[in-house]
Amino acid sequence: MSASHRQIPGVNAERTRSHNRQMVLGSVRAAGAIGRAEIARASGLSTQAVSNIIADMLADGMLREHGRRTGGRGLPVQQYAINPTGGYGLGIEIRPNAVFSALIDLTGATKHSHRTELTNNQPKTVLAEVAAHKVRALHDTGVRETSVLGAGVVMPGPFGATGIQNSGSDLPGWQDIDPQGLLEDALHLPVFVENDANASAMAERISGVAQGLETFAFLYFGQGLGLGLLQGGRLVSGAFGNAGEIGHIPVIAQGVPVALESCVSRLSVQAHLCAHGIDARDMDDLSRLYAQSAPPLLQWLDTAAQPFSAAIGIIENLFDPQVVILGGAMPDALLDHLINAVRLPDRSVSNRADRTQPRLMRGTSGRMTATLGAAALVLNQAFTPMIAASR
Amino acid sequence: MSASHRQIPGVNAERTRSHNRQMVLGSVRAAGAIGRAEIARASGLSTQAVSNIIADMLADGMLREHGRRTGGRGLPVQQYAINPTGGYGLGIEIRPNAVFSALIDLTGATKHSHRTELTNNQPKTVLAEVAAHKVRALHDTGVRETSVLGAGVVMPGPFGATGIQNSGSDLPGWQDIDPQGLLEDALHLPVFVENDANASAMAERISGVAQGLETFAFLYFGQGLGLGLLQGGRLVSGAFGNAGEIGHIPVIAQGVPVALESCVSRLSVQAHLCAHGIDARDMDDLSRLYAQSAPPLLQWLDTAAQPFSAAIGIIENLFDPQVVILGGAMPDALLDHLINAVRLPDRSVSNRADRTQPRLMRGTSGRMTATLGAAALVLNQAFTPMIAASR
DNA sequence: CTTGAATACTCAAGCTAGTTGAGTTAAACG
DNA sequence: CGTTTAACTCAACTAGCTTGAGTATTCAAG
Repeated sequence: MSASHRQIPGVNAERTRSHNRQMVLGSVRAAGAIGRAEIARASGLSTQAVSNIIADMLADGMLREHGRRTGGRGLPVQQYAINPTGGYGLGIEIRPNAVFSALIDLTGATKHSHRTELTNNQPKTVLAEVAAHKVRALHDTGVRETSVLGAGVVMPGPFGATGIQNSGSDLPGWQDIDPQGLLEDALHLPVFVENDANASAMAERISGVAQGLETFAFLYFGQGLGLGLLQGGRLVSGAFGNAGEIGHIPVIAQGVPVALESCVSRLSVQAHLCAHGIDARDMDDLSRLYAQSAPPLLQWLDTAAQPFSAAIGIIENLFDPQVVILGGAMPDALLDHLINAVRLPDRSVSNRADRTQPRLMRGTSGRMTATLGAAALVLNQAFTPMIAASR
Repeated sequence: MSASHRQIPGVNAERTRSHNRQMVLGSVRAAGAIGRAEIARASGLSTQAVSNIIADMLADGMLREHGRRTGGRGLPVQQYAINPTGGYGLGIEIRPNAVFSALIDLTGATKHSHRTELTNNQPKTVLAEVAAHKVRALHDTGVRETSVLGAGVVMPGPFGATGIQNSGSDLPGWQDIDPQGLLEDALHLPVFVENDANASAMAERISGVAQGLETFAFLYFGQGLGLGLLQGGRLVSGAFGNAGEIGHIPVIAQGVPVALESCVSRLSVQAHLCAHGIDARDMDDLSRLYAQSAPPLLQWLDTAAQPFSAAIGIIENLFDPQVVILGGAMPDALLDHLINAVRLPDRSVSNRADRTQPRLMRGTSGRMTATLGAAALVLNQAFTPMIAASR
């Protein structure tokens, strides 16, 4: 589980090609449609190398021709674009009482999604259910098994033994086992396990509002509050995979220090409404209450704004992201309200004069964000080489 | 300046070799003395490849033979170790009124250090002074110019236009220029520019208490308070290089929300002492006062402990580091006092049952930590390939 | 309309660096 | 003292990038 004692791998010709393929695919994706010469210029590779790689990728269907672009001098550029059916990412979200799945194509479009209830969450039951989701997704869409590049799996964290046990979200019976290995056996696919916040961040990068961004933070409203961090297109997940547990940091609410997620989270709004005799079970209830301008809800938004602003300030000053994105299990209208209501701190490295984007944005992946994000983990892998640019 | 819009480079055979050299050097460094077969096993490369690389590195002096290790069966291992004189890193720290420099060898040992005052800090004056430091370091040590692998430079941040202008630490006249380019021209070396906290973190990794750690946080007491973050041996520096500005986050001190660095920093302790009629100008004054158990100083330590604990909790929950290290311009005795006095938060992902290391440690690079860290940036570059291990 | 410049791309040869498999050396075991 | 084990070397092979010459297609100028 520890990310810290991993040995750095050596590189041979095969890995070189794999890296360059990822780089080419990432360039094509970023550009929409692009020619070989331009990729070569941007990457420092020779045109010939890019040409060979593109020939390969046409052969295995990941790219397709996209017409010639004329207008300048010289030979018109033969452009290439991502072939949507060239590969798929399977996303699985395991919750204590349900399993969700989504299948997305290479462009990030959702081709299938499904949900089943769990009667118990013993590993054996869950693994069987997960495998059934895969079979169903392939069957319903007609996608061949070999086209699936891998599976992303979102599970309740935190992973390993930490000081935040019994937060209610962990899966019993999953503490002392290796989820990745078991899932790979069950799915016969490469598996990437992440928490909901990290996966959701990836969903925004692959098919949401963060397309083209490499370094940003995603604030995830789940039961509590989580933070997904991307730097240079890669997740920052800490030494043991538990980075981003922002819900537990102390903030001041009405002069009293409390945990952030006790005043900014879905549980907190539900508790507040409950105290006012309102039973809001799900997102639809919340949406309805907001549409009705229910006073207790507006009051909650009011009290949440201040600690929320403090949290944004902390994120900005610690990570210096391009933008902070909000999403998760909270109705869009409420998130928009929060974004508009919040007064962002002036003392922040993100309070730059030359900004072109807002500091705060709402994610566009909706309530399926974590499941889509799980699938997006797979695509990100295909698009983003492991080599960072040198400083 | 923006780290975010950099194009990922392609890889060719030459870059492959460069990566593998870094990997080999890193393995040797981590092990102290090691044979080829072991490196090959750990990296997945063939023995032959490792053999060729080691032959190269013996030829250019970065490695040296380190006797055979017998004991097992089979041919005794021919071991190799880092050759201290095989390369050097130059560290430069630019402050508003002074320039510091240090030259460290491949094992991280300091071979030379020097300090000069600045009469003004216009770029021209500073660049000339910096160049003079290099000449002097080479002259005094007899190190050849070609053995210097690069220069790390620490400058007051934050970089670019942010909401934290006029913090008093920025260099006037350096806002709209490209420091890295100018420094490379002045030094004729590859230059790595970082802030003090990031560089100090690197000092601990290369020659301090964080050797062997890949993912940790370094809390730096400068004028204010900064945070250096390493994940997988690489700095996390955000989209614009300003990550880690932890001094500006709000905490509660005596029931009132204030900026963290207004109660935990050197300026804060000096202000507190000043209010009690004590003039503490430098670290020696503070050390003396602490040795005398001066009540105002103990009182400051007392009030600082609580916000300090909150800060540690935030760092741990957001980054999940292996450890948090304390250092910078604060006497060791005071840091040790803080470490012993602080009650670390229970609600933290770092509060693990299976810990073998303490959650909080003091750095061992002393007051030169940022300058040494600047030099360490160069060595880290030589030891740490850019490819992350795959998840 | 012709010619030349610009640009994208292909072909074929060459180079770098990693892999593979057979062979050599030296220590430890029985 | 032979056998086993492990590290290492040699030489042939292979993957994949680069280089340089050549081709195709468009635009612009005369």
